[in-house]
Amino acid sequence: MTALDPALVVDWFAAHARDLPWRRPGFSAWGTLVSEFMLQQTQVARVVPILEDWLRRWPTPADLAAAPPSEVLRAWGRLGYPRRALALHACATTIAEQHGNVVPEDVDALLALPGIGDYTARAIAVFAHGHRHPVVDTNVRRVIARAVQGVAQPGPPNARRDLPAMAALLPEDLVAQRAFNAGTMELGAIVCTARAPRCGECPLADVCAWRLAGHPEPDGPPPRRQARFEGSDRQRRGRVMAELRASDVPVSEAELAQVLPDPEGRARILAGLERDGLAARSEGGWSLPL
DNA sequence: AAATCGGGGGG
DNA sequence: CCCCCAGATTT
Repeated sequence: MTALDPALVVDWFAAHARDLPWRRPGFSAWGTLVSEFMLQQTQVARVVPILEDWLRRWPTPADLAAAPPSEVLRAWGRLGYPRRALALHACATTIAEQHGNVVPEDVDALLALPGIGDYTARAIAVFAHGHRHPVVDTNVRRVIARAVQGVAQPGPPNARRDLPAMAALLPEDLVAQRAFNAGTMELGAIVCTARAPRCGECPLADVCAWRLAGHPEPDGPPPRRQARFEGSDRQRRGRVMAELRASDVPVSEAELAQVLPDPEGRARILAGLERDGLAARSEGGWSLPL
């Protein structure tokens, strides 16, 4: 494994970074936190418009904390995984009440907040506050797997290995490490993509261990195939949530039956949503939680 | 370690 | 059609 000159990534990023809201000068730490919640498993292009509406409406944690969950879930719209919206709301409440309405800077303090894990905590510490930490998302894991380890795909996510691997590459300089973190992510997002990497446009092409080895195929057992979405409980949950978001009054069991005809499946889905705090029984039917 | 959790983009 | 996506949490 060669060292991999961080300047290759930093210089490429300076020239090719996409113009995204969270890269605007003066973008708030709160805005960065909100963007990171929305970006957990949802693509950039879908996040941007919702994020801008969201920050206009709730410019600080206390503003969001004061809103009812029903409105938070409506504003979340179709971003997916609506439990993230509830976690973000809870996160805002904790920041408003326990951190003086200021987004914490320490990774440990961030990790203690709901909905924030290894990636998000470090992303906020680095991008919102300029601290030095390895930021490892799926893009970074893929770039390291290829450029450094010489394999087509990273192994399963494991912070015990992934964080030190990125830390070993991270420049000491505070400005450079931030650009290296962001640049490595960006490289994985738009050049070193999972499906069809654009090695011809890659600043690491000449030093990439995977390319130099002749792009060997993935080894080991193939990953378990993702379950079908069509006909899944996830699709059913999504349909119920869409109905609840669209109605100002409780949605009757009969109305829900038009979306989920099977009584047994309907009961299972509603019980799950209720347990997750995403739906509430009310007089005459089901509603978003107030 | 594996399952669960939405919904859509793009090869 | 199928894989992938700026992951976190629970089992």
